[in-house]
Amino acid sequence: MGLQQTLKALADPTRREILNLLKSGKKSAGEISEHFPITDAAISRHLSVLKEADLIDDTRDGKYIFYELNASVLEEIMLWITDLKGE
Amino acid sequence: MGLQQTLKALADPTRREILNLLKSGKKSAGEISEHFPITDAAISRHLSVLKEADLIDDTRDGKYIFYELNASVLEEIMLWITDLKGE
DNA sequence: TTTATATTTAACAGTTAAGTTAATTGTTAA
DNA sequence: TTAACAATTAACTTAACTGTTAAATATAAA
Repeated sequence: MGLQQTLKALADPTRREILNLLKSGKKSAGEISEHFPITDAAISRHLSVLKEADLIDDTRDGKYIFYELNASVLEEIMLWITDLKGE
Repeated sequence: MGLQQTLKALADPTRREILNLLKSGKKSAGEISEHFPITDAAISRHLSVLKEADLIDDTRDGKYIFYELNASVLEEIMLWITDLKGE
């Protein structure tokens, strides 16, 4: 889905905040969840949207699942904007 | 509202396409509408969302209202992405 | 093998968003 | 001043989104 999916994922403040948190490195779903006033289930859904959009990667380590930022797809947005501005 | 409003406005493919159309210069609501398979009313609503987000400006000239791209607010997204990527 | 912990998935409620048709506003021209 | 045109706003419908609670899955520890 590309650009569409990326922008939709970014159009939610909680999801952007999750990405910001992950700037400082891998974190488990629980650690991420602690930073927000909503349920683990809601965060889990946000994480799955971000993963679908390829903005994060996940790895299970024992009973924890760690999430990691993948900023590479943001390049597409940069290009779209640059093009719009007429480089 | 800033970034939130901008990203929300961009998270719709019709609105992005409108911005693309406006790359080639001012266009009236009717001219814009011709490019899409939805009603004038729907386009009008999209235009108002884009205007609220400050992504376009409008000027009335007689019975026509012309819309013009304002790409300046996109800078904020660029900065957010750059920051996310670290530096 | 049972129990506890971490996380996700399912089912549901409330809210927001995008589209439609119909009515309204603003402007020009007859 | 009335008719026609351009565009927006209103009322409504349907679909999608975000959150909740409860149930399910996966792993670790007792």
